[in-house]
Amino acid sequence: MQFDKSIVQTRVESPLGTITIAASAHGLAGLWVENQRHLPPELIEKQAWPIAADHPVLTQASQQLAAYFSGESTTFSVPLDLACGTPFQQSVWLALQAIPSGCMISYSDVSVRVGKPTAVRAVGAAIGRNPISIIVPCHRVVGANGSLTGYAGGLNRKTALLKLEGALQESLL
Amino acid sequence: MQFDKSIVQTRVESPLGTITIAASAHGLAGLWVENQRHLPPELIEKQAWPIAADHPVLTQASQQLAAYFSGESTTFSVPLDLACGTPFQQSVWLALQAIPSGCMISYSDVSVRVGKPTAVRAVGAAIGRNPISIIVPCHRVVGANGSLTGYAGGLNRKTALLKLEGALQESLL
DNA sequence: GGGAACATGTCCGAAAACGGCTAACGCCAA
DNA sequence: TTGGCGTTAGCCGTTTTCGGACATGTTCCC
Repeated sequence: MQFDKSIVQTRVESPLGTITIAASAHGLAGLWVENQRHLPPELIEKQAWPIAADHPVLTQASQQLAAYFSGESTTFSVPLDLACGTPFQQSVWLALQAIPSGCMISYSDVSVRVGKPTAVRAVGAAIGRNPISIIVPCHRVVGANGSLTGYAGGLNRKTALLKLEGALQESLL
Repeated sequence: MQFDKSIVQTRVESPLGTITIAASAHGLAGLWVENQRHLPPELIEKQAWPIAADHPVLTQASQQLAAYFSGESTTFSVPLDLACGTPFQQSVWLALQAIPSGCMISYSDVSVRVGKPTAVRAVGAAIGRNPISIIVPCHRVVGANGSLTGYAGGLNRKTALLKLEGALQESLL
């Protein structure tokens, strides 16, 4: 996980808690919720990235996030920069973006889509390292038997997102 | 390692075992513990150096050693004579005296301090030939990864000294 | 003057451990 | 017989760990 040198960041509030978004010169490079796993060291140790709330990519992203959480919109059009990942990870993250809102597919389905039908476990690991939560919809991937199995931001956030998108019934636990 | 002609010596007891101290006309010239490495041939073969327990430098040194081992004092003020070493060795031994009690630094740190950042290995060799153990605190130099790596007087003595100075926790092995 | 030895540190490759999995089994109860 | 459930053993990219080889400056010995 090697990020570009020229990253800037800012924070926005959301129903899921405070969200940190980061942008490079090429687009949105990161979106992390509070206390999630696999946070980049730049966020944990020192705030190595300067704050730039008025960066065009960041303002665009925060607007689209607000629209998403309010239910006005289900898609994102902000440009993404996924260069921090390995080729394999990038192929997985790309495949995730093809999953429409309101859908759930299994980890093995994703493996098939990236052309490595047997690399199921590796796909799971790559999904776990997704640097742009929510917008790259890793929360739409569940176990083959329908169980949610895991989420870097916590399973409660995963269910919240899926309910918001209508993929899960409100009544279900 | 060429010593002055007019060396006198005596022995003192310590928690680390019997210690031999030697003085020239210019100051304390040597301090060795039992069975340590790199003992000068004058000590090993025959006692080529006369005993002079009442030599002012030797009495001063033994008093300060007693204070050091009892915890009353952490510094030494007895004059030192390091002329037996090469210019490079003397520069290293000088750098060692600048390390305060309770500290540990790495061999590469010492190389930087003597102005030869790449001569790490040579610094290690020079430290190993330190003629005045304890007072010239070669025991405060450890590997870059924190391992103790070596000590002419034996690693157990090195750990004992570091614990006495509070640089190592008692609890740690 | 040449060569070996040294109280190190760095780099690189191989090997093992680690995951947001899953299909296949064996077991047990209706 | 069927269905549910816990266990097991493969699956594979990534990360971490480990060990050996090499570079390095000074001394000492021949």
